[in-house]
Amino acid sequence: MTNKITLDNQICFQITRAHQLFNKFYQEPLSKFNLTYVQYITLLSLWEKDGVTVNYLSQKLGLSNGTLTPLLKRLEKAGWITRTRDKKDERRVLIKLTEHGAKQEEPITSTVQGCLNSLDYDDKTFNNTMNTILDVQNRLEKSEEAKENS
Amino acid sequence: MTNKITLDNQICFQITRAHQLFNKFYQEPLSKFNLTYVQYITLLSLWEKDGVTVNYLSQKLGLSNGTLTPLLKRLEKAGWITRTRDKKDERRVLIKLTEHGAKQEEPITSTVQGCLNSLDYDDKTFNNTMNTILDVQNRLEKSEEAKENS
DNA sequence: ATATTTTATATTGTATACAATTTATTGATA
DNA sequence: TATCAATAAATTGTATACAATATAAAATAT
Repeated sequence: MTNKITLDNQICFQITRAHQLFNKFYQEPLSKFNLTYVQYITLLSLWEKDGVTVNYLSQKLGLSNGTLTPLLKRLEKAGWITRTRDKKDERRVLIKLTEHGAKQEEPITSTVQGCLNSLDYDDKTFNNTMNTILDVQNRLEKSEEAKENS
Repeated sequence: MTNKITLDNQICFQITRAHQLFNKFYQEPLSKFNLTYVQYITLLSLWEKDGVTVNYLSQKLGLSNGTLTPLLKRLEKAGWITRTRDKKDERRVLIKLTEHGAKQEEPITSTVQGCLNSLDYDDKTFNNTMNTILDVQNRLEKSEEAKENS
């Protein structure tokens, strides 16, 4: 890989582009529920495991608490979640789905599933794609670790 | 692909994560030059083709002019580029590298290249990865077109 | 030649996104 | 138990990111 660096031959650039296109892709189905892509991702995590701390979500979603705190406040204001201080440890804020937030899992995920079907992935291609992206992540993480140990 | 939607089995989520890791990955080498990842991507484009309009960059980088205008102003302020109204068409703003901006291509790209080498891609894996990501983009674009024609 | 439409960029408002700092609480230790 | 260290969120400041709107210039139509 000693060729000249150009925009189009950079994996980072193509990943960024795919990221942008996914954002756009989710916009239409999620607009019906007044959700942004990141808000949807946050709800996905809560539908898997509810009553968690901001720190937990931060780890799970790979977002800083500086990003999450205002995002969660917006989700609270819109009635998806509640934010309550943990009585047992007043430093923590527990994020819980409201009844409405929990109930919306089915309609939202089935709407999204409908859109995902239009991407027309067969199982093998889907798995290959996932593995390729996870491999990119692994290389980046390994490189980061190597940096820290030097 | 009729399995339940969870965070980790979503291509979008893994793409987002790879995008975040790339941002982090570029942070250290680019900090020496006081550049962010997006500013670097913008310079990459200008090193390929200089003296372009905001619109051209918007298309090339897949960013809206609402993102680019302030970004370009910051690059101008930091001495990387100049922004001048096109005399032949006063609606246009031409973006040109300064002498300093042009000169920095070599040191910056070679620093970045050094970091990219640490990702340890052989040609075949690199090409497979690129093709997989481009395939994701294609599926998203095709799905978007299908939406518009319905 | 004037009105209309199109084009190019800038601005506004809202939402991420994160580093660095601050505040508050809890845990550890001397 | 008083002090210090560690932890959890919130806040601040800066930088993307885009939709919608505004502004101004150029192209087109009447």
